[in-house]
Amino acid sequence: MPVTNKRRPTIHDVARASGVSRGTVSRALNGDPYVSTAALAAVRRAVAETGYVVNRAARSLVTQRTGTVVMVLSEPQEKLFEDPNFSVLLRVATRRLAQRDVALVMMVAGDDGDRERVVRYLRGGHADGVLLLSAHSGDPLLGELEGLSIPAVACGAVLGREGVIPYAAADDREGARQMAQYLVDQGRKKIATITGPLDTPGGLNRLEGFCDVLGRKAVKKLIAHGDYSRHSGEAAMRELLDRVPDLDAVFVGSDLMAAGALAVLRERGRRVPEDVAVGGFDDSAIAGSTHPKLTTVRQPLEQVATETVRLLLELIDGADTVENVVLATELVPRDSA
Amino acid sequence: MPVTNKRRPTIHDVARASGVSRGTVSRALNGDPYVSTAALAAVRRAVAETGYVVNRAARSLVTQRTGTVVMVLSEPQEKLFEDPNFSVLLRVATRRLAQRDVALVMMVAGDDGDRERVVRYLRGGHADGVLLLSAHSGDPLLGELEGLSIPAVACGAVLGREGVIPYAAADDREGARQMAQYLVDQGRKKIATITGPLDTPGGLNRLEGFCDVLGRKAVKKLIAHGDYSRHSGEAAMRELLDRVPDLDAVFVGSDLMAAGALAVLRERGRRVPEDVAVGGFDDSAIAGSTHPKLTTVRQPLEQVATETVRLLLELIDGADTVENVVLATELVPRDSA
DNA sequence: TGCCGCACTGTGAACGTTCACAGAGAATTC
DNA sequence: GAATTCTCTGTGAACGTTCACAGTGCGGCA
Repeated sequence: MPVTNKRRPTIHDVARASGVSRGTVSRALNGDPYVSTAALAAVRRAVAETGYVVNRAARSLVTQRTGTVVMVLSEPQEKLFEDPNFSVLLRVATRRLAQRDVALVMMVAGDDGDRERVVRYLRGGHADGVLLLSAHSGDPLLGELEGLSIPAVACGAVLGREGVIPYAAADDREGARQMAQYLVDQGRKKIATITGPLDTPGGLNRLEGFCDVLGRKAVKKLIAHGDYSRHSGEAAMRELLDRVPDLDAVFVGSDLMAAGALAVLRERGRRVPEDVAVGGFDDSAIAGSTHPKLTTVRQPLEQVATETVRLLLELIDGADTVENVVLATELVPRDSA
Repeated sequence: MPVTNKRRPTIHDVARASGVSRGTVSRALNGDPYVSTAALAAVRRAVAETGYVVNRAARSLVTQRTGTVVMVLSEPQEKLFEDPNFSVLLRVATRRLAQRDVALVMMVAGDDGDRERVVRYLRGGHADGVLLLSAHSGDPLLGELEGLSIPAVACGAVLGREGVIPYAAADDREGARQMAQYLVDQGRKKIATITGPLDTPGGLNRLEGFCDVLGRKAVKKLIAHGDYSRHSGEAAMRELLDRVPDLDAVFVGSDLMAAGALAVLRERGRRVPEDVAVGGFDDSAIAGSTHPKLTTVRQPLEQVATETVRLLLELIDGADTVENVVLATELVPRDSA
């Protein structure tokens, strides 16, 4: 094909080249059944010949559909982008949407300015749906979203809005139970936990699961809080060691925090797993690269992402409601417990 | 709740509400100087009042601009998404583009089907520019891109096309020199290296820098190759230890591979840094969480991303050519060397 | 035979912008 | 005082689609 730098071919050009009308070309391109085989073939040939590609702007002007979905990151972005889970989500979502020829645009909603931009973008009708990542219950974006009546789905439950915003998520609570039980079964007596932020479903539900097994009262003194960052894992571990020097196991709410905890344990001369068993959560890449390798709970993140996208596409396709999806976790024994 | 099916306000509504014409509203909105202060105020008020947001589809239909940039990942996606550098790039690019109200669309070009989708998207004129991530010289996408004559900029040089596709990148070669010199200065005598893939600028240039300091001939036997993955770092380290048991330092082309190398060294009973010094490259998050902490070379990734975006925006704004940007690296001493 | 429905096609009118143009006053120049 | 510029404004015509509508033959059926 000649590399002519001319005007992009339009549907008119295809119509002319194939000897049919605009309308027929449009129908042929959009799979309308009322197109003769002859016309269809002619259009196909003309499209190949001219290198025609539909102009989405023109199309969405009349259809009111954009073929675009926004992924909104409503976390202070540094934290989120550092999260190894995030890249899995992004990767899977990109692929799944691409299969349906839907473009994924990324937006960050860290501060008010960002948020305003997101809302403006959505209000402008530039996207058919929203994929929410790690939204907090208090996030003002959620309210604004509802006012827009645009399909929205969350990856991981949005605490306090479970019935409002559909989601797909791993079964955090059951996963935490698995780990707690595993530690108990190994004969650990003083099992502490480091939680994620309690305004996130992971933070809250993993603590709940932990308490389910060990009893809420029994663990009262054995809880420390982190924010999923490595640093916070270190701080929480120090705090626990100071408070409960004779603990013999700790369930940490994320692998990254667990990596921090491991470092502190080593620094304080505790052997892992001999003196203290450590359990993580996520089974992210880092779990295989700590020393010792981290026993953790695997979240089926790829599935979570796949299901999240599926839910969103269903809503966009006109479904009135969709069922939330909760996926099973799996304990992955390695060396730290 | 009443399903108010309210039409989105258009520029006509704003015109009516402010008592001026479409044209004046458009001018006011786009910063045309020929608008009276009275008209400007009226338009502003009407916009606020109606909640008007410009319809990008309609605008781009006439302007031929989309306000969208595509980030193309031309790596088998698993590998790329695992790369901690990637999230930095993504984060910074998102923010910088958002500041200019440009949307960022993510696309993966792993296989032929993906690539065809990307080209179709671009040929359809759905984006004003392309941000290339980790493109290889042999990538067929590059050729197709040139035929499209759409502004494109790479993050990191594209080997073999340095003069064709503008880029911003860290000074890999000088960074490698810094590390090599650092190891020499510490009295290391047998310094090996594990490279990244030699069809990437990082792989090639870091090896070049290493050779600059130690002499190409002298290190001939001391080179092993990896592919930036942790696993390949382990394999390369094993190979080196088998081949050169008395090596006393190794410069590894990425932190992730260095983490793998550290694990193998421990497994083989070598103490780090006493027996073997280990130097990494990237200063990614993992560098602080290995044991011992990794001495590495910091790439100013945020700046690289910022500059890449700047170059692209300049091209989009009509610049005919732009200068490549090469940014200085910095050695970060920690515990492994 | 006449009528109706079926399969397919072409045409005009949106969709919501921007842009080029023309025109109206006011200000400036000669 | 007329001519000229300068500022500001409104209007019609694109941009490239899809959609609704109005055909046109053609075959089947009463």
